Amino acid sequence: MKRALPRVFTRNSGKSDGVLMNVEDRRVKRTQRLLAKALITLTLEKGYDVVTIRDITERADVGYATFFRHYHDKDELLEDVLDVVLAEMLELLLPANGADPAAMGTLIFRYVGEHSEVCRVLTGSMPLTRKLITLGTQSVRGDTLPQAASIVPPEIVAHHIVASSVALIQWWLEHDMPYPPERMGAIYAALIVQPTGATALSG
Amino acid sequence: MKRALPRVFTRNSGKSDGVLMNVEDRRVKRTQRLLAKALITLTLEKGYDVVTIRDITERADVGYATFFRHYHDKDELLEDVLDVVLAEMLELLLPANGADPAAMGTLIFRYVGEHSEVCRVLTGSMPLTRKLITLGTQSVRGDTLPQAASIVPPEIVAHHIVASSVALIQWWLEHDMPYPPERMGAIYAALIVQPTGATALSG
Amino acid sequence: MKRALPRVFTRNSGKSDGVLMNVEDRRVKRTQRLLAKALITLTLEKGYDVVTIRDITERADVGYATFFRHYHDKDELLEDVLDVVLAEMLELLLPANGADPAAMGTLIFRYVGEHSEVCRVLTGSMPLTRKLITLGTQSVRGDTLPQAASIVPPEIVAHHIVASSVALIQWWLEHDMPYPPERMGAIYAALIVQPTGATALSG
Amino acid sequence: MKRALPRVFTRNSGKSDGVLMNVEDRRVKRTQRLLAKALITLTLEKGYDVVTIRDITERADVGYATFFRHYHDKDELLEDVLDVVLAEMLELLLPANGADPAAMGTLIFRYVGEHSEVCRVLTGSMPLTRKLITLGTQSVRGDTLPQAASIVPPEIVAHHIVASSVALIQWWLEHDMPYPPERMGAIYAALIVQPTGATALSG
DNA sequence: TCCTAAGCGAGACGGTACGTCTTGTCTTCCA
DNA sequence: TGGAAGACAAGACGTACCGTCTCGCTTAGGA
Repeated sequence: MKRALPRVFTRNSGKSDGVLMNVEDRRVKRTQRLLAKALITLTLEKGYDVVTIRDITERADVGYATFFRHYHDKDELLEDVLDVVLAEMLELLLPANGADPAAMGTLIFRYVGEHSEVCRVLTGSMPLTRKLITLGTQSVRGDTLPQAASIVPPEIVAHHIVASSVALIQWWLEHDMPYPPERMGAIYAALIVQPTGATALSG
Repeated sequence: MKRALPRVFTRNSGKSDGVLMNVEDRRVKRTQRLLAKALITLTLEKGYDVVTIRDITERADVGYATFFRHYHDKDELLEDVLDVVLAEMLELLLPANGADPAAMGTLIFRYVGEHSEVCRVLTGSMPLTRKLITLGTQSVRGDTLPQAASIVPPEIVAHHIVASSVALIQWWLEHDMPYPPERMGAIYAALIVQPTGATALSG
Repeated sequence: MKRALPRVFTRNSGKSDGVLMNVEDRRVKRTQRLLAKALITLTLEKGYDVVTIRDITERADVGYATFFRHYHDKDELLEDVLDVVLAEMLELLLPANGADPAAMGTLIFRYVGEHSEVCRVLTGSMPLTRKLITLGTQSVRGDTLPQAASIVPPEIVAHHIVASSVALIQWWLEHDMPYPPERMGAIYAALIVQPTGATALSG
Repeated sequence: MKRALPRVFTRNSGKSDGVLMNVEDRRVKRTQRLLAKALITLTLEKGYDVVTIRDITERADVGYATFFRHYHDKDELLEDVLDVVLAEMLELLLPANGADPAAMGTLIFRYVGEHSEVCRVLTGSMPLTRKLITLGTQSVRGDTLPQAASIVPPEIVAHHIVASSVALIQWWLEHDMPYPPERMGAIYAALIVQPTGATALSG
């Protein structure tokens, strides 16, 4: 971290969003939500790369300099969004862990479909997709993979599952979600999970 | 296309590179090669995004404005590089078409390993990866896919094969090629091709 | 005047500084003195223009917003300092009015020498020098100037005397006061006062 | 000088303005003239301090960044103007050197009157007035001053002459030039030059 | 032989985004 | 109740890069 002084802490005080926040924390949260929303909207309108920070702040009705109090740059803001999405997704998947792969896949695609705009943006950025895959791979590791002596090393299996899933999601979004989440869940199970013999998340 | 004036044609006169080129064509080729080389080198040094056109032209020992006589922007230059790589790869794979998937995979990974730096750059750009997958998917379509009534639509299978292969290549490059091409070819066959039952290129 | 809200009066209630001030008046005075001192110090360190209001308040150990309760901007604070200096100087000169010009000059330069830092700052600002000359000129007007029919209009004489004196002071300060006040007083008399035939202040 | 690279040389190649300039030099000159003109105009309209660099470039119909290819900041541009004015003035005064002080003064005030707007701006800036006086003082030094043993050191005489002249010019401009240049020349001679016994420029 | 045309180097320029800085307002918290 | 803390809007600053343009040089065919 090279930033020096007047920077609002993104992860403020570890307080949960609910009750124990003072006014300034709430103001900060509000500003960040406005910025995130503006970024998503604008990215869908014009494409991530051509969105200016000035665009974002104007759309969010926030001072230009204020942006830099919260984030170094556009990418950091987008990463913030990714973190939220990932947290939500994990929360969604954990209860169903170990269940039928097709059911898990359905959950995933249902969530993606409900947040298709945000996901479209997130899977359109290379560094974010990288991060997404890295984080995802860590959740698939461990004893959940078949120990059966295979030519394929386990870490490659893990990576393959996650990367293929992301690619499948990208295909689905790019083709305007031509199949319902249930069908995609089945495809996901048949095409990705089942051939590897994987069964559960490790997280 | 909005470009107006004196722009050297990237695809110059359809002439093959060999003999029938006049001097100016050769000069043009030379400049473009210098630019491409500079772009690759610099990208490996600093990362694609932070490489400026001025960087490229200085490294290539070429006038700044000259760049724009050949390409609109950095991306177009990079695309040029991708086209060359793809052409070479296809040339390499076509003779072996229909053979053992593991053998095909070995060829692919051997080529990638021999051009690892360029490939690292190419697979690091989102729009290029997109283009790569799109082009690749077209080569896998057609009657080569199993008609067996499956839950998985053929176009998804095609997309899955290509996208997963690219992801596998990315993993291999990012982890500094820990396995030899032959092993990767086997993995490719076992993890990607065999589960889908695909057998050949369509091109 | 566009200022709207709760602003402490700089000239507070017309009360003399001595006894009849309540506590808050004294607090206000104290804050203003701290601010003035900080401004002078910082100006000598870095130059007037680059001194920030935040600099001043931090040095004065006073809240940032507090500054604006007392002054619109830096210039107004500086003007406040000038007013004090001018009042002191006039107090010093009036008793000696009509006396030998060289003696008057000596008094002036002695005062300047004793407050050289403040004077250095004051004579380094164009608007303040302007104000200084304007105020000074008014004190030299009136019947004190020779009515002898001259090519030089009286108002020019008055302006000349004051402006030249200020310039002489600036020279003295910039050259680190190489001559004692007595010598400067004599120079002042010989170079500025005597040629004009002026004799006294009018105030 | 801390500026690094892409800065057009203000004093370009020592070439006189006339014939030996190539096209680029002429473009540069033109741009600089436009900027100078815009600065003067805007300063007279709104005051030097509140004039923005963007104001200047917009008025001059010049790209914003272009300003910085020529000057570090506003002050440097203004200094450029001062240099031109001083050069012109010296050219004007040198032929008449040694003549009647009143005639010299008339020349000065005639020039100032003809360029009153520029001079108004130049004499309104403290650092420029400083520079003006410093440069002027160097021209008055040397054997032109009376060696007669005086209480007043020669360097003070020189400084006094120049500073007083500048102050006189300021007075004249601020009061909208109420007397013709001839009268001001006479005043200048009577009030400033004659009392010191100075006779000529040294340059 | 000269000439003509294209590729090219050089670099001024308009435009625009960036990230930083300062100012002045406001709101909340605390003594 | 008044001052400290600090988030904020507004907007200038100086830098960096882009893409366009003009100019003048070179170099090879072709007349």
